[in-house]
Amino acid sequence: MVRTRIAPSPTGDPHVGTAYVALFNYAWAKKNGGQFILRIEDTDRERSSEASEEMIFASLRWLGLSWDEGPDVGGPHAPYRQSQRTTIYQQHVEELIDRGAAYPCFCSKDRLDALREQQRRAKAPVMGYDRHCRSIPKAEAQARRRAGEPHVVRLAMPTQGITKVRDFLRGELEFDNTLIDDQVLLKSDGFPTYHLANVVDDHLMGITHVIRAEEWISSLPKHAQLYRAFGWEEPVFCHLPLLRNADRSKISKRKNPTSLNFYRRAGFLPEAMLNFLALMGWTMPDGREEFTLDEFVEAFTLDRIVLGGPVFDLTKLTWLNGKYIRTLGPQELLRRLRSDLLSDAYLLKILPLVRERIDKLEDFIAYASFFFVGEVSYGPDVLPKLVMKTSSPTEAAAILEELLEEELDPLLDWSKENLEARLRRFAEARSLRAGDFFMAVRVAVTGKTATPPLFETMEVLGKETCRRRLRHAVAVLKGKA
RNA sequence: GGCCCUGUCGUCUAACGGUUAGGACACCGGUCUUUCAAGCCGGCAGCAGGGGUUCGACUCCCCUCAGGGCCGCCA
Repeated sequence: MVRTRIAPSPTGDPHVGTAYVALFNYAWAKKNGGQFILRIEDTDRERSSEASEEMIFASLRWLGLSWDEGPDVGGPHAPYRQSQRTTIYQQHVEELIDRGAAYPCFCSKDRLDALREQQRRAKAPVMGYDRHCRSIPKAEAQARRRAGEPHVVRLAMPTQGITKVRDFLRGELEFDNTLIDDQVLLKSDGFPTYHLANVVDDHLMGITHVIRAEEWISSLPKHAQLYRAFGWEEPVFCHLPLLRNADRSKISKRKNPTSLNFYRRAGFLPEAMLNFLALMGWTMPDGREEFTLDEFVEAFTLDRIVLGGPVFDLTKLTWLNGKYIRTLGPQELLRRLRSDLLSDAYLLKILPLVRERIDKLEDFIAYASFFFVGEVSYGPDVLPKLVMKTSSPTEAAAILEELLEEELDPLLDWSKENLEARLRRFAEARSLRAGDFFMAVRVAVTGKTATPPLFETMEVLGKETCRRRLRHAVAVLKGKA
């Protein structure tokens, strides 16, 4: 029985990379008549949020990648949310300690920071924990734990030899054990790190194929050692290439739209999105480039995955999406438009803001057009407002860019209250004239100087549209668009 | 810096030792058309470099180079 999983961390907007990995996992499970599981890896208490988790569910559902077991649908291995499984991890950690495969570490954050800094300055070839606490006698260590001394638990890596692990696509990989440090398994807050939780859950949930992104290869030996320490059979590991920006770095939101919400709002069809993602590092045996999810599943094999990191090319996605749109009849197209961009829910949010400002129904289209288009243009009449009185175009660009990255990108609850609080905080911190600054944001986000109230407008436009237009405004100000 | 992964047109890729190195996007031309698209036809463009192995290398091996990832009590 084949069982695969997607294990996203709910720490931000739903990521296109998650959809990519989910697609391949889904396909492999379905191809083999197995199960595809959704597990939420919310062990980072600082960054995880319910809002993010909900967006992940919504995005995967939008794409049509349905899961057989998960936090919302349950299953035989519930719970599927790691924050609800802490006692399981703690028990397993005790087992490792008993076996001598893990040990408590009492080193402070300060000590570790200093150590890292020292290694960095000395350009030490081997970075990482110096195993300071590994030599503490077990009895003493346990006594200190019982006394309540803050600590983490680390994996006791073999101090010599090599770890061999097989990657389905790359063959046998070898890692020098002396170069791998003792990974933290259990944090001082009692939560597991990814490494522990991932291995324990994959085993307990009967995952047969771990299909994940290439960025995990470097921690593969740690995972392999964990399986071996527990005496568990290892799953098949298959590392997918990383999606790339045009400059070939790992795909990032500074250089690409990475939020699935962006694609949905922009009107990319889920089937086109999946089709395109399937083309990233995989091809049909017969060379066909246009195919449905079911056809993909039917033809899918892991061995046709290509290892070079594919550049995520919005142009080709757009072309494919156009092909899909052209296959839809007017009725179906209408249904698609009505489901998001022209939904009653969306229109109902816009109308209260626009009602006071129009006198004839036909005025609606002209007045409210910026609620429906993608990017907006900045004519000579509004451009000075975008620049702001006190700054140069370059400075204005920098300000908007900082606003985006510091205040807006991290904001998941896109409400007018939060927006107002963030924008005001930002303006004050930088001593920007409120009127001037808010007008610049207004223009950036709507292309107009006269609009409904800014925060309400931004709330209705939504994060993706605001983000996208702010980005565009920055590019315009920099003379790059 | 160390370790690891990767390397065919600008981009996505086919090729499983023997091909004029094929297709798709983009771009350029043409065609259709009242316009713009779409469609159709055509064109441009690539095996990172150097050594081997072999009768024969894009394909196998080695070195170099280049790109990427990781080096967190983040995943």
